Amino acid sequence: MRIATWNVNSVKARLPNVLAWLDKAGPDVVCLQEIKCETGNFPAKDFEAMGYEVHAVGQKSYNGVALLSKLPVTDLLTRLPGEPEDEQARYVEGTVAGVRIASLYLPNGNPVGSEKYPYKLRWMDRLKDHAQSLLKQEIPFVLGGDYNVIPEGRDCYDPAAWSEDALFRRETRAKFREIVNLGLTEAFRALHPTAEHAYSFWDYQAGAWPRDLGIRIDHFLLSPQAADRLVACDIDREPRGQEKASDHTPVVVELTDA
DNA sequence: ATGGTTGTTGGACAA
Repeated sequence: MRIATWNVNSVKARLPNVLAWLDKAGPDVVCLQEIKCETGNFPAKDFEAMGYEVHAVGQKSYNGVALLSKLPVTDLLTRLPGEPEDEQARYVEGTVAGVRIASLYLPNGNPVGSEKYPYKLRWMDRLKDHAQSLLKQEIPFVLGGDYNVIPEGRDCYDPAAWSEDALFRRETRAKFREIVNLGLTEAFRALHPTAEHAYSFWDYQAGAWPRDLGIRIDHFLLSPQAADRLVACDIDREPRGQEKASDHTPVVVELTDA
């Protein structure tokens, strides 16, 4: 089973790019983030025509995630537990062929001095709690998405420039490690322990893409039962270089069939 | 470089 994650920065603006990539790459499951549309406005028919079942969780203007799958999805969860008053559409999770798969959009958290940063940290605590409860089930699960976390200095073109940013500051990285250290496997780094310049996001501004000034913030965290089946995890840079590109590019993880 | 770009939306805000 191949699972892709991609922050598309508006599914409507990106529709031709996304459909073309899916046609070529053909992942079985797709985790989308920043669909930037209400649930009912998600262009489900375009994806259904390609054989995907569509489960979108959106809101007006911002955020929004989706889980697409060529195999049936059961037991859908449409919000991250722990803060029922949180209205932001950032989480969808379902079971595909016995694998629990989430598409998540972790809050950006900038600017750090605002209420956005504590919200990010609370959201990470909720994700940790939820991962812990999933781990107790001893099942294969895959948490894919835009984590808005640069795990290490080598995942960033200029760590010094990012030292106080919400995506990289100490407290953020420590919280991310807390989650991983529950017993999860960060798939890309596990399979590419020495890779550098392996980025998943390049800002639209200041020629970041042509200059390769990127950061790696789109990740897959795997339970032990999923990690035992891990075959590959790769970043496909090609979509980032195309016309009308998202500022993120897709990451694909492959698991052996059960 | 107190800039630069893109998307939603129709003026800021978010990233």
